[in-house]
This record gives sequence, structure tokens and C-alpha cells, in this order.
Amino acid sequence: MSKPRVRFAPSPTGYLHVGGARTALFNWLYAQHTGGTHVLRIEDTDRERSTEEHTRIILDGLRWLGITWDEGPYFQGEYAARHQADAERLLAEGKAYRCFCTKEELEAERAKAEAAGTGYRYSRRCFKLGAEQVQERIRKGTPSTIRFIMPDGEIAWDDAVHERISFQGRDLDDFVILRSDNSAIYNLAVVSDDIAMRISHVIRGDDHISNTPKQIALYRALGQEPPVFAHVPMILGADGKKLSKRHGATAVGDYQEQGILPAAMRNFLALLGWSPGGDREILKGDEMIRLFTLEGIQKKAAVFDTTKLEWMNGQYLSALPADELLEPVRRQLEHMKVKIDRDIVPMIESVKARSRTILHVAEQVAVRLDPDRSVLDAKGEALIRKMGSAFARNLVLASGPLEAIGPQEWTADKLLETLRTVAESHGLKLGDVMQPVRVALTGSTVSEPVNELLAVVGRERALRRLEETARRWGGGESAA
RNA sequence: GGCGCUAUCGUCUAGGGGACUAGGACGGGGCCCUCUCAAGGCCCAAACACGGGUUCGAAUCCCGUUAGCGCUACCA
Repeated sequence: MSKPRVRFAPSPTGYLHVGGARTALFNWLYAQHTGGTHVLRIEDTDRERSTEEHTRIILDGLRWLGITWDEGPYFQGEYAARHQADAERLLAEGKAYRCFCTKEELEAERAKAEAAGTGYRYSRRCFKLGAEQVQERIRKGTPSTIRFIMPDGEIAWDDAVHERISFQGRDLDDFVILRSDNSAIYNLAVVSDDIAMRISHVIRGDDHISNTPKQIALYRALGQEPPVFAHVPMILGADGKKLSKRHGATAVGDYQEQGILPAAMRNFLALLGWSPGGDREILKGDEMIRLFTLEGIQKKAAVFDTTKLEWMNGQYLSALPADELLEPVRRQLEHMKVKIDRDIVPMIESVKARSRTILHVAEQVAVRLDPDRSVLDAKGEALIRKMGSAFARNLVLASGPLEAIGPQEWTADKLLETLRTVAESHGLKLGDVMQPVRVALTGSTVSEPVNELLAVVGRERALRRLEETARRWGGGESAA
């Protein structure tokens, strides 16, 4: 048996939508799993809306996600001649006919049908035209499209995810396959290309189910065996409607900007509408490939839950060694215009377990590079209010012994020991001295252990910041 | 309206006739750990849409109802 050939076929009329990204992922996973071939085809036949910019963004998005392709990108627009030839062949074989109806006439037919409350179906008016009438109109230069003769009878297939799906030919239209400008309509272009590219499995969104019987009819008319179809469910917004712009971030690039890691995005997307069975959640790349089957794809549409995505990203963030995070964090810091004058790997290390996105990591690293960047948050403010004069006093209490620590001894262990001693010698709880330090350095009551924080910020900057903060909140009282 | 698809905790899902007192994860609540938070550990609340069949037995199979979604172009 020959290896499967699958394709991802986006149209470059917009950004790479997470739904499209997931379709691409499933195609890629299937090709990887079976040792098959993944073809990338850009469906740019809609000249009005397709742009090179969109094509570039889509390719970038796929690369970012680590989705590769073995062939292409092919551009559908380059196959116009074959599409036209296929349409004309169907015409010659009596499987299609010329239609001279104008858009206005068709519009009127449709409106009439709608008013009558009946389902619209093309009247086949032009099908009834005699050969001479057709010739005459062509001679006169009347524009015409080519319509495919939709055969009656059942058209059914065994969908790889939905099992059997059946349509009746009589419910379907004699649809247009070639426009009056000789360009192909989607359904023809797709079938023509999929045949030419010997695609064996069509894995695509659920919204194409109603196109499938038309395409199968086209395969048959063209004397070809249809491929296996696998229709994957839609991705919905939190309100249960098809995910769209108004739900917020829907483009893969948005998540990249929000500091999501590609591996986490891939994992999350894979689990949206597919399950390896059992309790597995975190799947590394090769594991995903090994486990992937079409049968594991869900029939039901899935809601895109950003909270779970962020949780998953946090999992990857915690698990990844800090130096592997260096590049994306550095890029983000540059974007934030933060000067990096020290090794930030230790800072990433001490902060990543508490973060859900790269953005979040970068923000915290920025504060550790320069505590003056810290912004007092509500919790920090509340602590200062609650402690009153003790806030600055305890800060001063800690500063002396801290200052006594030499640059060489400025380590997390030594710092912890010192802070313990400070607390004990003044009958304070550890938190009474640690929390003010934490707020002084970060503006918040939340961070890694304070001794680690001090170590990572560095002696000079930490001491200076402590002193400044104590002075600022000392409120004129003598603090000794 | 027509045609089609779908239906398990709020969300993602496990489940493919008896192992179900329906499992896991996110989110929520609580406890432990603890200088705070996160992580981690433990615990709690939370679902088989409804109605008929088939069967000794149904979340699982069949039919219907309801609801949601998709398509219904000389867009893709």
C-alpha cells in the first residue's frame, strides 16, 4: 500500500486562524505518523482578497508552530489552465453545460424561491437550451459559466471521523465550476488539484462537509476514485459560536505575541478535538506523532479555552531549562526596551515556575534587572498600609546586616541565614522582614523566595533600592 | 426554509453493553507545605439533553424530540 499524501490548503485571505492551524497540525501529524507526505497548497484563486502578505504570515505561523511540509508551497493560481481543461472536458463529455444566466437573473430566482419558502435550486434553464441556441449565444459573445450536472441518487462516503455521511443528489444544485472569466470555482479547483497532486486523505474543517458530495460527484465524473475524507470539528468561542475576531485573539500570531511557546500551542491545539485516549495531557512532539490517529478525532466542536492554554504554557515554561527560554525572553525584553547588562538566565530560572507566558517572565526579569522598574501593586500597597511605620523600620533593620555581606558571599543560602538572624534577634517573624524587602524590590507581595530574589537582583542594586524605599516610606520618623 | 453535522461536569475530554458509586485535566472551593506566590501533594462541589425502544443489563446500539452549529454565491 502506498503512503498517504495529505495537504493543508489555506487561502491567503487572512491571518493564520487557530482553526486553520489545527487543521494543518492534524495533517502534519497524520503524515508524520504514517510516514506520508504533507503538501502545502496556497489557494489563492480569490484574486480580490488574496495577498502575498497573508501567504507570508501563514507560512511564518506554520514554521513557528513547527509544522513542516514535504512539498510546496504550490499556488493554486498557477493551475488555472488545468482547471479550465477539466471543466471543458466535463462539458465535452456532456457532464456539464454552459449557463448564460446573469447574476441578476439568478438573484431573482433565488429571491423568488426564498419568498415561496422553498429550498433554492438552480432551475436548469440553460440545460434545456438546444445546441444551436448555445452556439448562437457564444457567437454573439454572451458571457457564460460552466455548470456541472449534479446527478440524482445517493452520494455517501465513510468519513474517517464521522463514519457514514449521506446526501441525495437531488438536494444539490447544478453548481458553477467555471466562471465566465474562465477561472475555476473552489470545488473544481480543489478536486482538480487534489487529483493532480494524488492526495489520498483530505483532512479539513467540518464546514466543508456540504462541499464533499459535490466534490465526490466531480471525482466520479472525472473518472477518479475519491480520497478518504476526515472532517474535523470546528473551534468555537466561549459563547459557543464559531471562533471569530470578536472573541479576541484568533490568529496564531496573536498567541506568539502573547508569549505562548510553540510547543505548548501545538499541544493545546492537538488536544482540541483530538484525544489519544486515557488521561494524557502533556504530549511532547514525538509522542503526539506516535499516538495520532484519525479515529481519535472528536466529532463535536470544541470551545477554545485560553485559560487552559495558559496553564499548559505554564507547564512547558516550568519544565523547560532556563537557557532555552533565553532567546524568546531576550527578544521580549528588547521589545520592552530593557537594557540587559547581566546574565539573565538565573533570573529566568527563578521566575519561570511562577509564570504562564514569556511576556510574564520578561516583565519579572525586567524588574530584577532594575528594581526601579517595579510598580507598586494593590497587594504591595496594602502591606505598606497595614505595617505602617514597621514597614520602613524593618527594612532598615535588614539593611545593616545585609550590607555586611560581602559581594562574594551574596548567595541565596547566606542571605537566608542573615535574614533569619535579623528576624530572630528582633523577635520578628521571618515574614515581617521578608515581605517589606519583597515589596521594596518588586512592588508586590508575590515573588520567588526573598533570599533568592536578593541574590538574583544583586548586592548593589538591592541595597540601594532597599535604602531608597526605606527613606521614601520612613515618613520622617527616625528609623533607628 | 432546505440539506447536513453534533449532543458526558462551566470548559477540554476518558468511556465503544456489565469493570460506572461515570475517570482525568483546566477553572472554582478547602487543606498541607510555607517568608508571599507559583509549583507540588491531598480533599470537595460539578455531567451522561429529553422521550421511546433493543437487551437479563445502556453513557455506550436504534428511532424520535429538543437544542446548538455548519452549508445553502460566477467566496474559499
